[in-house]
Amino acid sequence: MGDGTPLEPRELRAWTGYQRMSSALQARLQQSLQRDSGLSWADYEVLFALHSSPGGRLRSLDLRCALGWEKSRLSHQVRRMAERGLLCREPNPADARSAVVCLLDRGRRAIERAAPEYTARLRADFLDLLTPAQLDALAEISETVLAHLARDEEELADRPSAAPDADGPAAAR
Amino acid sequence: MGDGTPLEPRELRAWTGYQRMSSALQARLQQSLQRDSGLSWADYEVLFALHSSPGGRLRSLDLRCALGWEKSRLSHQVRRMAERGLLCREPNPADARSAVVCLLDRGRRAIERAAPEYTARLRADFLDLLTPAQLDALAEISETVLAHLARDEEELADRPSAAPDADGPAAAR
DNA sequence: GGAACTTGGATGACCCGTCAACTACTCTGG
DNA sequence: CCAGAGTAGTTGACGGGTCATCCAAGTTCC
Repeated sequence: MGDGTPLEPRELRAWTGYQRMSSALQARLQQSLQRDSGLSWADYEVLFALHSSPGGRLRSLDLRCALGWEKSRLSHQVRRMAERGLLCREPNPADARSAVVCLLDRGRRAIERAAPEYTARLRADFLDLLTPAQLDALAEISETVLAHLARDEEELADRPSAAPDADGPAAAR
Repeated sequence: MGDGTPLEPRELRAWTGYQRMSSALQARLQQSLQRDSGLSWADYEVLFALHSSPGGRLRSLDLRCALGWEKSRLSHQVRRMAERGLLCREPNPADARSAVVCLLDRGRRAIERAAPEYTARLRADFLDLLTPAQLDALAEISETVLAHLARDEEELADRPSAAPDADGPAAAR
């Protein structure tokens, strides 16, 4: 699984660089979104997903898949956004367990106003700085890592049980 | 500053890929760190920085620079970690405003136990999946973006004032 | 020396996200 | 039909992070 010796120069450069870029970029985008539109990144993603869906309606489950979020995260987020009048929850006649989230006017206006600015910022602070080759390289890296993580998660889920403790926390070393 | 039209396929692929990788990787690393060592990523970074410093002591300010954190963030984090007995704050005789953060035994043990496992995970879930060329490409991308963000921030700080509202939140579109 | 400014840090309020229950509905096999 | 298993979502507690504000100690300049 990779050894635990300290990182080599090449690894270190890539990792610290990536890490710093990642947090700086995230902070920057979140700030401008909040400042310019009064939306958090989480708000934006939810609104964007809803807005891209016909009728601005989406089952909670589909929304969760689209965003790749945990269910409690979505639940909290939707509650907060509903309190602000950006969207609302409706029961789903087809399956009483699930619910449908739907965009309200206020939410639609918010996303339609925020999207161009956000996209422009994303380009200015990130996409436009990179060559097409770099964009492709980044996409490939991401896909490689995501494929690995997904495969890994699958294995973790398949494992009947027991395993979680096999080489657990305070194990000998 | 980059326009606000929707993302092109190449941009979209790079951006969504990057974004998903970024959050998935972060989640994964944080989870295993928490599970295996009872440390959050923030804990880890603080302890690691302190541990890399001679005597396990660092002025708050230096620690903040090393981590690239906001001052209130470090303040909260240090308080929480002090409550858990991982480190402690001491006054700095040279400048009564500032403080020195120093690693306690409990903290030293924690980081020494966590580091190899964390590094191994980082390799297994990220570094080892990429070719040397990809590592270099990622480093270059990161450095490009970071340089841009840093330059940008500088400009923002230099601007006498006024600007923050120039093309403000609810501006016409 | 003292007013004005700067700097290092602490604090409280508030949002975000995770985890661990818990509820309520649906499905499946006897 | 009913017991159990699985699924969708909610909730509360808690750690994490940001922002605005405050405070105390230094610095500058007259």
